Amino acid sequence: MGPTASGKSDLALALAQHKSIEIVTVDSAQIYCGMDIGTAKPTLAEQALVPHHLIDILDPSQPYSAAQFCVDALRCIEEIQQRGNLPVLVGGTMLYFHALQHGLSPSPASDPAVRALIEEEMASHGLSVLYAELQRVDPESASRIKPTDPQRIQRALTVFRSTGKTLTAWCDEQTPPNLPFKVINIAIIPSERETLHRRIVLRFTKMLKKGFIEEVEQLYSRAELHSGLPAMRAVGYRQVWDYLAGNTSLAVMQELGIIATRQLAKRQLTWLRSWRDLHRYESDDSQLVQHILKML
RNA sequence: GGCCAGAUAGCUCAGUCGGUAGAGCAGGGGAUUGAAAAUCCCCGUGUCGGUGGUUCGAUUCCACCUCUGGCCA
Repeated sequence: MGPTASGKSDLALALAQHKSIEIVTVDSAQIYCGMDIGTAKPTLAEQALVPHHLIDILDPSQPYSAAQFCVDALRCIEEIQQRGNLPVLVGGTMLYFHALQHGLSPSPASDPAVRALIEEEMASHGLSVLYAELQRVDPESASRIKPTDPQRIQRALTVFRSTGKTLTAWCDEQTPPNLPFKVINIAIIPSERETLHRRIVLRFTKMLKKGFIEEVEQLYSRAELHSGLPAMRAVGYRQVWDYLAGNTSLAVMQELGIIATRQLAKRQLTWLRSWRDLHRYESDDSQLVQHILKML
């Protein structure tokens, strides 16, 4: 685990030199086909070197979820172990790592029709009306969720309206997952924020040189894709999309893309700061591979 | 060279009818249960360009200076 641009993928590849591993990617953006440059997806050459899983499993028009990730990841891990290899989970989507180890409530996936209706109500009546409804039907969730958080209010209401049971009740039914394997949590955490920021600027600039804008143009030209999709809200993609739509200049887009990446890294670090049983390493630790090998 | 408009937080700017100032963005911290690269919450002392003058008191009014735009020669 680690923030964006901290060198996770390189470390995994280095590990593969010493041990027979397969990589399970834990990344909510690299699951999408056609989103390669902007997600810093491992190259085909790198993927040929070490088997990678959960990359390119979905079209950008499709939604994905932490719950689906858990199902997919557990299947991959089992298959890798059957082949006698070591599964190495690599990525920066912390909710996915968390859900895999701590579980999720058994509440069902959102019914798209119910969700669409709620979104419509948000647009026409405003958030506060829906928050008031949540306070009425599920006061516990309401006290946990901020009245200004449209995404969580919408999810909690969707669950209640489509199942007749509150999200709180669903969460009470949650049981910790019984994982049939031991998990070692390892994170790369750069102590110097400045260094990470510099790496982010370099990386985003390099992406543009590699044809990131052209990559987004391909997506932009597809009529069924729009800026509201989870895939198109990904860091970088959102900013280039805005640029292609004529809302920003090239220079402003570049700056906004870098800013969004920095903010993503900050949120990833917030998850890791309070992560339990975590082995933390500096990104430039040359002994890192040896340390990890000793733990396995 | 003359005239005009600016100079206030890292950036873009607001404001103080004279009582030492506040938004957005950036940045930092936090939350995170089927959209998570998402969504949301909290955090604002800075020679108010410089030097004088008026005043009990000047970032605010006045003068000069410096710099930056624009217009005229």
